[in-house]
Amino acid sequence: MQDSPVFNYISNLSPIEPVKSVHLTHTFNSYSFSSPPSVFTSPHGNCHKESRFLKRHNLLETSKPKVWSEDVNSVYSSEETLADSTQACHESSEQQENTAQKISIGDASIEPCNENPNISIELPQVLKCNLGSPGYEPLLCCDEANSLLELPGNGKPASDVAYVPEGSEKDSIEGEMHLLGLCQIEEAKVEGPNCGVDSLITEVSDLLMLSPPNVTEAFKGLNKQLNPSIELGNFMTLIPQSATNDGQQMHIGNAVASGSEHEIEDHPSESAAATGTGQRQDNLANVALVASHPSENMDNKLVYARHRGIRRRCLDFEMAIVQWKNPADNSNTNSSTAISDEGNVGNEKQLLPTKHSGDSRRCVLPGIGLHLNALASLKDCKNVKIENLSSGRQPNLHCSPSSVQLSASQELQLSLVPASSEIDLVPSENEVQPGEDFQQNSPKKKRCKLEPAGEGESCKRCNCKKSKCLKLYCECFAAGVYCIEPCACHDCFNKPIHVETVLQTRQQIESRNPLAFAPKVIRSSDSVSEIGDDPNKTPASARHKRGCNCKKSSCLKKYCECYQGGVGCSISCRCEGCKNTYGRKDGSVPSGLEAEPEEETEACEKGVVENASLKTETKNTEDHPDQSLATTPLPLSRSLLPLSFSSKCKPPRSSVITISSSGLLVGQKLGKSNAPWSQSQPKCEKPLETVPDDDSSVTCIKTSSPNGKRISSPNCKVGSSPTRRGGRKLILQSISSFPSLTPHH
DNA sequence: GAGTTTGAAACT
DNA sequence: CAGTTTCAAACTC
Repeated sequence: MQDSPVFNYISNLSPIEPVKSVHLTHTFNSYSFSSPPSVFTSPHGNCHKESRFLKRHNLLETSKPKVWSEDVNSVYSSEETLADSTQACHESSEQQENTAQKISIGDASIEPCNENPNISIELPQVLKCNLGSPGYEPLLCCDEANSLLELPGNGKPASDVAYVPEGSEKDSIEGEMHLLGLCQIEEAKVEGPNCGVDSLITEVSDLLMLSPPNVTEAFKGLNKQLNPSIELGNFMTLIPQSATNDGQQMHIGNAVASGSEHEIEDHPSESAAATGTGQRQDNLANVALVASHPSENMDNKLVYARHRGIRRRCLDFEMAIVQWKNPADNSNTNSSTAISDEGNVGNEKQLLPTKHSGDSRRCVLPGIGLHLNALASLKDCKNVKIENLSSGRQPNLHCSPSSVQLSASQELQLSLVPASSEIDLVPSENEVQPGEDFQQNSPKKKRCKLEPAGEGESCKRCNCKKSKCLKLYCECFAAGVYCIEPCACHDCFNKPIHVETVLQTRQQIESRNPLAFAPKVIRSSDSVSEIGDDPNKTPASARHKRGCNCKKSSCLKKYCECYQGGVGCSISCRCEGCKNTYGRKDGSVPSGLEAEPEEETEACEKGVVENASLKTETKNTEDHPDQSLATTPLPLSRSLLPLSFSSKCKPPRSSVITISSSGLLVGQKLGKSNAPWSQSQPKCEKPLETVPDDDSSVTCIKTSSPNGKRISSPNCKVGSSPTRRGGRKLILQSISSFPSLTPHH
């Protein structure tokens, strides 16, 4: 190859590139996590991760299908292509469009041939790391988190910016699209304008790089002045243009190409217009915004930037609510009012793209980062109003609350959700806005019991008195989320302002028990395969990570973590007098399964998250639950925390998720298992694995334990949850298979 | 809402 | 690793 003219040409290219590479590297490094699981290292993991992202996109899209114009097709197609390529990893319900462009995931070398080959390699890894661990790695994350927090109004740290010199042929040269996804979640303390509440901001940045469809074109571009350098503020990703300069650019998320960033931010309206040009709602949505640059001709250029640039923030529930309350305003105004924006996140507002993007953002950004609590809230809200939603007005660009705040893992799950479901998610105007509920909730309210149905649980907040919310006693902390206003905790340190403390503590706990933040209930991917489409089946492998130790509750109360998680007890349990309705330790299935709470079945928020994370992680976990640990600490929690969300991302593993269209995709706290009984959450959990389409189907979900015991899920109750009703069952395979440690190539 | 029960988490 | 203590959720009244 060295002898080839092309190579020479590239080699002769300006030295500029190293800089770029440096930036990129730097950026990625920032994302790197202190102790990524071995899994993360594997290239396969990338694939999975990417797939996740893709799905996220899908989710977003689904959530906001209408926003996108057809113009975006190229981009969209690109992603789809990616999705396709990644499909090995997971199945997506997405439609696949014809795409001229070829996208390779995972292999990408971000930089052109000239550049350090290492980069290409590194990026994928980075992705892995980042993506891999939704949870946060305190150490690694800290920096970013801090930086993020500190971000000026621009919110784009120079360090983060990936700079690509103009005319860098390399980019153009790349014939493949490289998709890199970085997810970072940060928390920021934000006060909602209305709420004045600390909000958790989760930032997920994904970096996607797309290269021109084919090298040939790229070369053309080389001769020409290829794309101008693209600067991505924090997040920017460069995308080489096609041979023609006029290629259209697509901006996804925050990414700005060719300095368009400012334009977008500064002129949201423009971007909005651009988006208005027509974009497909398809998979890209997720992030956000895919906006064609209005000013530019849209041809080949694709700019896919999602890096830090795209910040997704998990706003506190309240924040979300605020937006919810004013969805119309937002939509109408076209303001990109991301939740954060509205939330008065001064710094981050900037990040918000144009309306278009803004819209997407709204949907996307909020969705991306999810504060577990927020999720819970959202869940609750959603759950509460889910029905309403279904009846509700059409999906606007506005993100439904659910869409709004999603953790990465959640996103993944969301992505799974069919577009149709989106509609459901969209709150109706008439609907009671969940936000209201939350807002109404006084911080003091420990728990949202707004909804008797059990959705109140989704609102769970901690009530810690002595632990300072820095121990696993604290549900918030255990879930990897910051405490928020609704919490009734005292002397709480589990707040963004104490991020360092939180991270340190977390790290400490993890050092003691790597699985401490891992989901307590593990469902193996295998189970998925077992289940297949049969809603009645639940993964046999589903079980509590460590097993319970109940003495007096007979595993029939939520004291029992197994029961709480909606799973049967297993041999690993040391319980006495086990009568777990989901499955007894001895493997017998209690006849009383029916007793299960009604609401369980509904949503699966929790379950979703968990599942997602688990799924990604777990394949191994089934057989080797402990292993999963290494790979996946808390997906959700991490995502929630400022930390690098990827750190805990579990290595992608094959996983299948079933989601009800009702869509409560939003997962709640990971830490908590999917308890069927838990109204809001529990519903989710089960749904994930087995989401009954109809009540009847739901009625009995059986899970076989590893031991072969069959467990009927609490869901058995029919019709208990409204959410279920409309629920459509989706089985998604987020990840084809557990990534091998060996390099993907 | 206060008090009790429970079992996980933390500690020794 | 076992026993004890601490803790906060779950539960009861």
